[in-house]
Amino acid sequence: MLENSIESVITSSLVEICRKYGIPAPQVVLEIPRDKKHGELSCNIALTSTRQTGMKPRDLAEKLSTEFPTSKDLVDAVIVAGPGFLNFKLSALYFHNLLKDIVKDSSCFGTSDEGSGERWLFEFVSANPTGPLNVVNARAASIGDTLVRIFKKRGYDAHSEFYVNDGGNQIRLLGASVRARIENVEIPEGGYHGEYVYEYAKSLIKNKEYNTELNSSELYIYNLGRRFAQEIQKEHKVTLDRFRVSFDNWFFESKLHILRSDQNSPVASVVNSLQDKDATYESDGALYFKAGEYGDSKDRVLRKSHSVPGILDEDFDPRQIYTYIVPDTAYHLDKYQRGFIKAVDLLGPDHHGYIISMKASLKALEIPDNFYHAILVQQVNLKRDGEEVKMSKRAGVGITLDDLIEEVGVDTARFFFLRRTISSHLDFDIELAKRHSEDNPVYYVQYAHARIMSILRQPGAKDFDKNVHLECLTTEEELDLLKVIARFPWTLSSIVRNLEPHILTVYLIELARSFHFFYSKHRVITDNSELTAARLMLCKGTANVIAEGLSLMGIEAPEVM
RNA sequence: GCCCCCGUAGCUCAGUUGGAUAGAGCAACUGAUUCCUAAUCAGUAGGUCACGUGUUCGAAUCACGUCGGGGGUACCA
Repeated sequence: MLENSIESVITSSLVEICRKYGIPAPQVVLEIPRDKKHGELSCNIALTSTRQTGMKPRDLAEKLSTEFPTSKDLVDAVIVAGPGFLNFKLSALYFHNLLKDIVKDSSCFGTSDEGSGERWLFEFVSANPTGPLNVVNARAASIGDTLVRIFKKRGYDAHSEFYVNDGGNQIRLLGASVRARIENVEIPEGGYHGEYVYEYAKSLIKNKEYNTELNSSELYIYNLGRRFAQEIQKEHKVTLDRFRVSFDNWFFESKLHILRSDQNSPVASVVNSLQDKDATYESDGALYFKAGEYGDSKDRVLRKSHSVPGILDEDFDPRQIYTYIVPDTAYHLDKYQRGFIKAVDLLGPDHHGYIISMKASLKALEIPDNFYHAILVQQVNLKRDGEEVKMSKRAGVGITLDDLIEEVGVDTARFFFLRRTISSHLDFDIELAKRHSEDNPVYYVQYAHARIMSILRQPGAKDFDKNVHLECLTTEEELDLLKVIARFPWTLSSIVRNLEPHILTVYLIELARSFHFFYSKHRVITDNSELTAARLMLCKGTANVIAEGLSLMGIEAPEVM
């Protein structure tokens, strides 16, 4: 079953009627009323279009409602309410058919082709390979991975990518930090103090992989950094696999500096293109990009006036010549040339100045404005029983993603990271998350699933899917549960529209609540075999939606708890 | 200075491109288990949606301003 959403069916009927009254189609939008007394769907078109029609909202609503085609398997009734809302009451048959479909094939429920195969690229985490992944990376990983899964389900050709900054000054500093550890001298300013650097240094000595002859050579130090960075990057992949996040592609920055057949590197050709478009000028020995003309607050340096003194030259590492703007622009140009129509970047909270610069350079290269979409993933305040835990990768004190997985587990961590809107600062209390208690919503949702599985294991639970009379489901609790289930596709669609996966956690908690409530009021397995069959199907449908929803977040749905 | 995010119940937060009587969880208090998992459920209580002005049929939501909290403002990436 490919869901041809009820909303689109209702909307198109409504649009047709509205056309008679001169109301343009895009204005017809359905929403789910907060209060269930107002039906399952509602439309405020009569209120919003008073100007175009010159009619009183109430009068227009009456006309629309009488002209709307009702049917037994879709919309039972259209009711005019309040100042002029159109409330749609969906038929029992609609819900029954829906439930049967869900039980037959759970993975299809919520699947849609609304994305029309659009190619979207989600870039996230993209942590520098200079230290272990931290909690902000973990938050971005949870969000990005979940978005990709949901976008795929909604018919987008969605891809995930990790951008690896495998060069530049930071890599040199990483090498210098390793050397400092081995030589037991002071770690350079801006270097890396973490324990992992020390561990790596020790392993080099142990395996006799450190050359004391060459150790003062800048080239040697740089390569030391590169080698270590490669190790760290592999560790990132291992950690992310543990976190159930896999990337379709790992894009290495170094690739952008390699000469192509036209004897230009992607980086160099970005500079050339900008120069061709007269978007640059020289000043004080540096090459500037006229970012100010493209929306940035000021012009930006593209090519530095000098490389880091006495250290590296362009042949050795081109990143000593160009600022980050050049390779990053080349990278996004590459995304565009690969045929993506949208590049979504999940960035850390310290990157917001960067967004305007990036938009400016892409604009100068005549890439459409809406191609690049940056989302700032706000910071994570890690706590332990209410006390702040400070994070600092470079200082080497702090909690890594590996620590977090170890302590609270993947399911809990992912759920917590997905609970809040992306733009809000997130408090993550490790001790709270560890508690297997009512504080912890992951267990609440998972428990609902396990409970259903337990019911389905009962001896009386066999053959529930034959000759089902879903009309037996008549109590308020049963009908409410059914309606919550039916909202799943709408929930996913809303996540796609808003790029906000937390909506799914809110939904699943509500679904679990509806189930627990139903469960506490009614027995599923009773003497009445028809009723039992209908309730078993309702349970199975609920379990399927919970499992599918959790799986979209990379979280397991346990059979037993 | 400029830019971004946030401000909703004691705490942590939802609030569906502006909609109908602003909602959950935790904490507090009261109650529910002879019966499919009590990791559950029910009830009570808790609000000047930071503040002000504006926009309109209608504002927690939009605009402007003020206050408060956090972050950012590199020839680092």
